[in-house]
Amino acid sequence: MPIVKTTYKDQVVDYVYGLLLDGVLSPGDQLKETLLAEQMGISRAPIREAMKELIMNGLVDYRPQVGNFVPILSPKQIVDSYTTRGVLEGYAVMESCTKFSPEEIDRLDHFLDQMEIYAHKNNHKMVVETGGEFHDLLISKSDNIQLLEYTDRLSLKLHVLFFKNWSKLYSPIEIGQRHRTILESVKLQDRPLIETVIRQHYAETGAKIAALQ
Amino acid sequence: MPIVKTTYKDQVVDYVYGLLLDGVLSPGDQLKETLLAEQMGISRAPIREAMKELIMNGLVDYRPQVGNFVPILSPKQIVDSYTTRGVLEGYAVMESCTKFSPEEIDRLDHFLDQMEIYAHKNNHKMVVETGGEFHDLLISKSDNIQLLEYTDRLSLKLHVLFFKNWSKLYSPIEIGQRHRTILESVKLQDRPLIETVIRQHYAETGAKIAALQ
DNA sequence: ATCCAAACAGATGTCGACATTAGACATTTA
DNA sequence: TAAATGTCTAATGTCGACATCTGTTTGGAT
Repeated sequence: MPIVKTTYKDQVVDYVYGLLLDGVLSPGDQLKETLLAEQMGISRAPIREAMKELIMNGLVDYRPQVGNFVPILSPKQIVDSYTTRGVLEGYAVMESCTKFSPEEIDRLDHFLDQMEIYAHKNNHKMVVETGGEFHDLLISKSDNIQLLEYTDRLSLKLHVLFFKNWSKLYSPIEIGQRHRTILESVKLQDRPLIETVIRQHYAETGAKIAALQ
Repeated sequence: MPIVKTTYKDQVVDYVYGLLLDGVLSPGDQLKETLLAEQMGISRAPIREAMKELIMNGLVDYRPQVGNFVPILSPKQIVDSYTTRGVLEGYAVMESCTKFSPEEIDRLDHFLDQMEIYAHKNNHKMVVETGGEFHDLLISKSDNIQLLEYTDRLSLKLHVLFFKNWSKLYSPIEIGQRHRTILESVKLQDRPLIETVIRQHYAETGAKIAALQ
């Protein structure tokens, strides 16, 4: 029995996440309240609540009096989103780079080992997941709640909207090297370098994903 | 006759803005849907829509099954919010510092002149407003929509929640000098300096406001 | 054939009522 | 007395119906 009680709104949010990740919904598609309500056997009220949450996370575009849509992001907007993520993460890690314990540094190394293994096995899903854990641990030492709120939102947005593209992004060797460059700068506690390499990582990743669109 | 049609939801948002700016609502207060609906002579549905928008802008905290509250920000959270604003604005201006025309530089100078005049007259409202115009023009050259979305949200949040405090922040001379330091770095197009001074400005402002709470 | 306007369909916006739940208060019990 | 339990109230969660608006289609006039 779950400790947290799940409201209809939360179920709708999860349901729409699934539709997005599974590719059932494509950019530009409208999320019709009536249709979703029918599909889930509930009324439109919790659907509307859920839409607002999805809008907040950038996963849905809202056009007044018209409806809710899966965002269509231009290549420029994709680059911008990744760039912004890089600015936020770069600052967060720079500010907290002295707080990692040796064990945590080991874990970060281990994530990259795993990532490379999964990459060689062409297990894209696990590559993305392990990469996510790497970045999560990396920023976890920041105590700036406000900043973390924005990185979380952006992560979710980029993850959900571009999950499919990650499979074609990097070679197994490249994806390892890229992240090891970041980790090295953290080990050195070289604050300017940390910010530089993290920004560069996201700028280049954004550019690559934008090129795939 | 207004060009943009105003829906009840927007009226509610404006109404709550007013309550916050006028100090009718204080941190920790609950925004009761039923009460607001009665006051405005409408039903709860548009109230709920408005709450979601206010939550999105950080002006309302939502506790499931309990209600919506005016946020209580700890001194640390205030500092964090201003810090994050500085990180975002610093990057935005650094990236776009070459795009200002001579006329726009003049306008920026003019805003600071005005700001100092208002400060000497103890016209806090106009000091804040002019300062807002200065920062708005400063970041307006950035074309990173995603980043601007976050700076806008944070501006609004900080403006609405701490408007009152600005009157006790800086002396007329100091507020001018602080902003001129920023403008000078922009005139020099010294990218690292721009990011440094903007971050520092927000860090110090955040610390001061936090100390007032 | 083209343009414009009126009607239509389907979506969101709003309403009032009922269901459910969290928190405060009163009550019981050791 | 104090902790645990029961009750009550007021708030949010949800519902189904109706109002209004948007985009489209259709049909007539040029």
